[in-house]
Amino acid sequence: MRVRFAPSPTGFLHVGATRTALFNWLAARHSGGVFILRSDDTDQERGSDEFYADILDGLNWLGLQWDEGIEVGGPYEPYRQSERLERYSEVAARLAADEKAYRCFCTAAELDERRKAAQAEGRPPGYDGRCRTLEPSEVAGRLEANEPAVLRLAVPRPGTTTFQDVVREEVSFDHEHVEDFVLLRSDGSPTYHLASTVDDVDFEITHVVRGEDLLSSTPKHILITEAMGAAPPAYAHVSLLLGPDGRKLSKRHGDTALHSYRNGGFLPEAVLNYLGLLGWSFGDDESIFSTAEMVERFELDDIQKNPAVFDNDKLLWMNGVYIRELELDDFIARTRPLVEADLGREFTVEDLETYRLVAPLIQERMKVLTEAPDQVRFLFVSDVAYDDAAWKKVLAKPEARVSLEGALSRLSDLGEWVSESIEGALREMLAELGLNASKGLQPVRVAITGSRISPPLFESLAALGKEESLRRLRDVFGRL
RNA sequence: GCCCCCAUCGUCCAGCGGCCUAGGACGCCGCCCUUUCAAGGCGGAAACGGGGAUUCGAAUUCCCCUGGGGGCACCA
Repeated sequence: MRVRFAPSPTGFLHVGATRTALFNWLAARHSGGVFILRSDDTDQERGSDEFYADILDGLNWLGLQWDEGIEVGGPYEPYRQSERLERYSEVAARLAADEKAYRCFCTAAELDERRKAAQAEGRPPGYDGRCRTLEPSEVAGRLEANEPAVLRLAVPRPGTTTFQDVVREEVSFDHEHVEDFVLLRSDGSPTYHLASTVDDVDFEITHVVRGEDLLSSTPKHILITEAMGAAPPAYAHVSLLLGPDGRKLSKRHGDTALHSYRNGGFLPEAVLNYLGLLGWSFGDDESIFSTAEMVERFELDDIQKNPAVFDNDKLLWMNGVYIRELELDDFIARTRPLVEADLGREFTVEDLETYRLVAPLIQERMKVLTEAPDQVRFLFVSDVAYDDAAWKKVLAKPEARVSLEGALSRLSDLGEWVSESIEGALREMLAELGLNASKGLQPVRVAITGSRISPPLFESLAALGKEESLRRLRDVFGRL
């Protein structure tokens, strides 16, 4: 099995395209085949190096290693269409010579007008084929006179193209609805249909796994392949990813670029797992599974036919699951840079010790890694930012003074500053003052962390250290 | 307008003629745990779009309707 992912560097790597890449990769790995990465960069206008790099970065981040293709090379290089232009011209010339393609001199304006007229009359809007019957001598003459011309495929008429799609089974198109489409533009450059198809033939692709948006272009690709005298590959058209509104997922739905998930604190394993669940399932009612397990079970023909809505909440949940599964050291290694960036400084040895104490606590309560700074900031800054609402709802209450005073006296006398002893001291305080845990402890939490929401209190105090904890309690008490 | 594809809880999947009074996951609701927030545990509400046909029997097969999606470029 030889499959390919052939993005066009005209935009950032999109999650929908990423899922297509994943399915290609899975199919290759499952079958022991070859996964090829090709760059469909015939569009000089919109393509850019930035997009190209973004695509490579994204695939690398996810670990979707390709065996052959751009950057890594291979027996069929080059794998960038912009470097294969001669080959497309060669194929086009050959098709023209074999009379499987012909020159068309119709101008864009003429075509547009006829298309509109056809549509208005309810006829298929495609090219009407009028240049197909031009005399060879006339064609030669107009070419000689440098009249602009495109090359079109002479689609067999009447006719039908039928193929067995791996996910959709039999699909059929009457050629009445397949126009004599353009192979070569008037400047001699190849269209997507030509370039992509020639590459699939040349690279000996066995299975074309791509988005459903290309389903209706497939007869064109099969026709080109046959005109080249080659056998078409198997096609597997994967349904599209939809936004919450049920429309094709696009920029308008917000973060659709893969890199925004990476930057947003998502783990590659979680993204892979989630994407794998969109249109495919592990079976056994399991929704959490490793990439290796996916490879073991993946089959192209198990892919779901209907489009899937991308559910951010479920991805978020899943990412939380993966975060909790991280080894502590790994978790620290991934979140430390985020915290340091937030603080605007690197961790000191003491900072790292402090962070090691709270890391396991925050690890349990995060959905994305980028939440880390907010959760631990109070430990590393000297001027805590007090949340207005928290101050009003907790510290402004009469019992706050009582509880802070009690905590202050109990904690000042504490010898060993660890969470167990701190808890013991504060519980004694609660009993003595007759306060319940909520009333008695929340003021301490707010005084220490600045917020009503924080990691567990006793551990937080332990991590903060005795001196600084007492300083904050005293400071807040003084301000009441 | 024309062509193609699709159709199970709000969402993602399971189901491939009887095991279905339709199962799991996210989300939602309730309870428990609990110093907050999470996490975790337990429970709950929630779907086979409609109509025909085949069959002893249809979520599962066929047809029509409806609905949704995609495509109709000298873009990819």
